[in-house]
Amino acid sequence: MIPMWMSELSQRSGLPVATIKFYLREGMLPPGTATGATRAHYDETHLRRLRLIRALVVVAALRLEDVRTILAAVDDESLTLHEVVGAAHTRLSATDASSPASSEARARVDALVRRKRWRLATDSPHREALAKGLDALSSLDQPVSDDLLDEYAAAMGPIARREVGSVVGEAPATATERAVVGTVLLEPVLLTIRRMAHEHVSAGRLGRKS
Amino acid sequence: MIPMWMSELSQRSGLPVATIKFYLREGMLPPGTATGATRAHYDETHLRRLRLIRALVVVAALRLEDVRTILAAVDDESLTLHEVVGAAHTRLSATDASSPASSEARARVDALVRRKRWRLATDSPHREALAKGLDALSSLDQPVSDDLLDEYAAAMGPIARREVGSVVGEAPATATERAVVGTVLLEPVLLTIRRMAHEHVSAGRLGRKS
DNA sequence: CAATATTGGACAGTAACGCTATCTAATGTC
DNA sequence: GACATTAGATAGCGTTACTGTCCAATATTG
Repeated sequence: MIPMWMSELSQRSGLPVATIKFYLREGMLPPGTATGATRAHYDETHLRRLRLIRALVVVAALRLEDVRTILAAVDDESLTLHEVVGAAHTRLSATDASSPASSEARARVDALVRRKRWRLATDSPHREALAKGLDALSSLDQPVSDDLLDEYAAAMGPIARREVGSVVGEAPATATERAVVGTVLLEPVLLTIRRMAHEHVSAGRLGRKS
Repeated sequence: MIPMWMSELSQRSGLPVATIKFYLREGMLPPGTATGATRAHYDETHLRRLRLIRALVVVAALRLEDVRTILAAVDDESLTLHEVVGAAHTRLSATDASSPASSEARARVDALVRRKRWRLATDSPHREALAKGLDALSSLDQPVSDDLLDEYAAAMGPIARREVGSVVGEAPATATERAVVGTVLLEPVLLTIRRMAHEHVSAGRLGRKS
């Protein structure tokens, strides 16, 4: 590990010193090793952490509070990989509790989970998040059919299996970060590919005036 | 169409009068028909529009500027369905131009598009968005394989075909809104299902300490 | 060894976003 | 005629994510 000073950390990360200091204050970036009252040096792990923060903020569009929670889970060595990923997911799927989903929507979600024989925590935030999504579509007179839900689920099953599989057997130290990064940062990748597919299909079928 | 006053619109939409006035000012909600200098009435279309705005803001987590752009596209009758959906997508995939993606990543995206024989605009914002996503993963030492990209693409193809197909043949008046709503609001639904699948697979394989 | 530059640490300030509140004058309503 | 409601204009507020300034303590350079 070649140590570097604050200025170099700033240059290599492309972030202003003021911003790095801000992340330090917020506890998102661990402090460097002090070499005097007004000096400290940093290493590659700091650079890596900064890149992770920026990726979560810029690419995954997460709020800093969520980034903080996710980093805390990644840093907590007492958690299993499943728990760390769960913590990240919980943040992503967190919804406003003051306007709960309809019981109909929740029943449909539960039915989906049963059909797929998914082992989901009873209080998994995804249930409520999905139910709210269904409600929103319904309130706009565009209910989502169980059929479409099944198609989504069928498409995501193999993908999830592959993604999780690629993490199993990693060295524990990097596995958690790898799992979280993979889970969170692949979301925008998947969505963009869906948009591309939409553009392609739509160009073929909706190009004419309608 | 049964007309209603502002107070009723507020009650039925669940939004404060001040907020509705704000959307009116911003041009996101068309004005009601004036029945005097200090009176106007609204109808179901206003209620529907408010629900659409809230769904885009709350469920799809869009910024108001993006919602404005999308609504303007929906309201513009001179656009084809493909163009309206394209406008929505452009907003969703908009990235910061000041830090462009690497040429390597862009080359890989172009290669993917060629492999899938997708008809994408040369300047489609999705190309840059996807390339940036790949760069972010790479900079964290977790490059995305072409293999995974292909799997994503293979999974999204049929889904896009089905989704676009369900809009073809709709009455033009509602088709654009339907297309946009379907495109944008199904994204969180799809992501949540992916998270559920992850939780399921992960519970089975990562439950132990690692 | 003196002049200059850099750093850590504390704290105040700012820009964008999305509302929210207040005020006024003109109506409706009872 | 008293009271409530509304359109329209404008000002203010709370949150988020930084950004800038200041200071004293070192380093560095000539």
